[in-house]
Amino acid sequence: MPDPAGPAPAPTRQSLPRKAQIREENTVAILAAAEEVFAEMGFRGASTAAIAERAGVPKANLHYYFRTKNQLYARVLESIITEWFEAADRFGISDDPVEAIDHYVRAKMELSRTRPAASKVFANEIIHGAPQLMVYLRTTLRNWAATRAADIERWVAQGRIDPVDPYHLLFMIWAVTQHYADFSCQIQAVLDRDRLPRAEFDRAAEQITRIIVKGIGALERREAAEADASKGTAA
Amino acid sequence: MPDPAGPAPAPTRQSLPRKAQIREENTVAILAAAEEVFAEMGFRGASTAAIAERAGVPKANLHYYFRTKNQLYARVLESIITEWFEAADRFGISDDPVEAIDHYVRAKMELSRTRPAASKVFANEIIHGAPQLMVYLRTTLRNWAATRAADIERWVAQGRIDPVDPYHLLFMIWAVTQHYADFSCQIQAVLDRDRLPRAEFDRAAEQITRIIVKGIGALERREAAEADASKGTAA
DNA sequence: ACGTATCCTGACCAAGCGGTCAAGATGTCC
DNA sequence: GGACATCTTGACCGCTTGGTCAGGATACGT
Repeated sequence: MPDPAGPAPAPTRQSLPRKAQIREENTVAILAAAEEVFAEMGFRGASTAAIAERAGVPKANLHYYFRTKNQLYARVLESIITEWFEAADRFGISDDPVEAIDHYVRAKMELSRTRPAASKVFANEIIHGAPQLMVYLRTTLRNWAATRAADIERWVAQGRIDPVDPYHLLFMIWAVTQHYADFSCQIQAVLDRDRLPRAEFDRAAEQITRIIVKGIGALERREAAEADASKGTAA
Repeated sequence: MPDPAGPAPAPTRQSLPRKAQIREENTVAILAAAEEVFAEMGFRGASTAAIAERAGVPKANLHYYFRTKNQLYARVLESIITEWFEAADRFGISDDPVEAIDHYVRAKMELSRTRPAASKVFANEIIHGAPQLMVYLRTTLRNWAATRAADIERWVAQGRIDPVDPYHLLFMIWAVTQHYADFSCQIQAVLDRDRLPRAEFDRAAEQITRIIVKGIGALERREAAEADASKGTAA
């Protein structure tokens, strides 16, 4: 015991029992390392040894916390989806098409900026046929998309946006926002930058939002509605 | 010689020397198989044995034509880039923003539909940091993008489209068109289809083009220009 | 017909892989 | 302070991998 602070639980937050704290720390470290290595190397290319090394634990210890590589991978995907879904809620934050899309695009771009590895792992999984996530895609995601599509179709019916296919609009938003994480390397090469600063993401989010929002006629129709409204009050 | 047709060169096209023909056939078969397997499993996940099996040749034969797995992979990427670049020329086919974007989006969507495996291999490579393609990204692609960006900026200067960042517009087009190949599995799950018919791609291409073209103000400005022109002729 | 270049392939190998295990170290509870 | 559960780890194993190789088969020039 080289630490003179004594054998007390040494609480980090709320004095968790020591053992539980160790478990938490190691689990988190391994999951974080796994996310990075899976993103860089793909599922097959990522070796448990490489993940363990990056997490700073022996390989056998990794297999103590996560029985199999597949289980670890599933946990990584789970955490990604959880976070992704929190961002997804932003879509429903407003009933105004411009605001809803603006918020959603910004939230997704923020995720692409702050957790690019997560996005890459997800992209990898989908590209290879979603062996782990097929159920999720067919249930949770499909339901969410159906709800959103209904919102969009309501906007169309109310004449607040042009008649657009709601699903293809959603795909468009997914595609563009994911792109800035998954293809960051290509974007950097084309722009001749060795990293993408926050400002570039903000700029991208702004451009994307503007083009889409204008592209579905949300702006002109809002202005028209406002003009009508003021005419109405004026009359 | 069980074939009574005789030992003649048995020409498929233009009576290539038999040996050369064999070489060509095997090379093509292996490259096609490799593209599929790389797309499905990723670089590390694709075993040379699996590729050989799909191509219908013994593994040792594959290694006769392609010394290493890396070399085979490089050749697959090369063929993808070649085809991709042919589509890219469509962008410069017209000086009209609406036409140029329309042609390019359609060409890229057609590639996504007809060669999804190629797109997936490319996506995989980029996601993992483009270890093989970095040079290409920084030279050929960057130059192409710079040329296109100059075109777009000229359109802006001429008042034919809204002031947009040309690079982010390009990224947007790349992202959306690639998405329909790379994430086809997710799209199918959300739309509840087990495959995406040609009609769906056409529909998507149409929606994408419309939103982007309108989103950058190309339509309203063209109409305005035409109105001006007819006013001019009327006067 | 014969020599040569090319094509073909089963058998093989070293390296790296995911995963196990036994035995020791460490915290926890009474 | 001692019994027990949890954590830690080097050594190990069976299997798959990319790649080799020797030697036979086939086409081709002369």
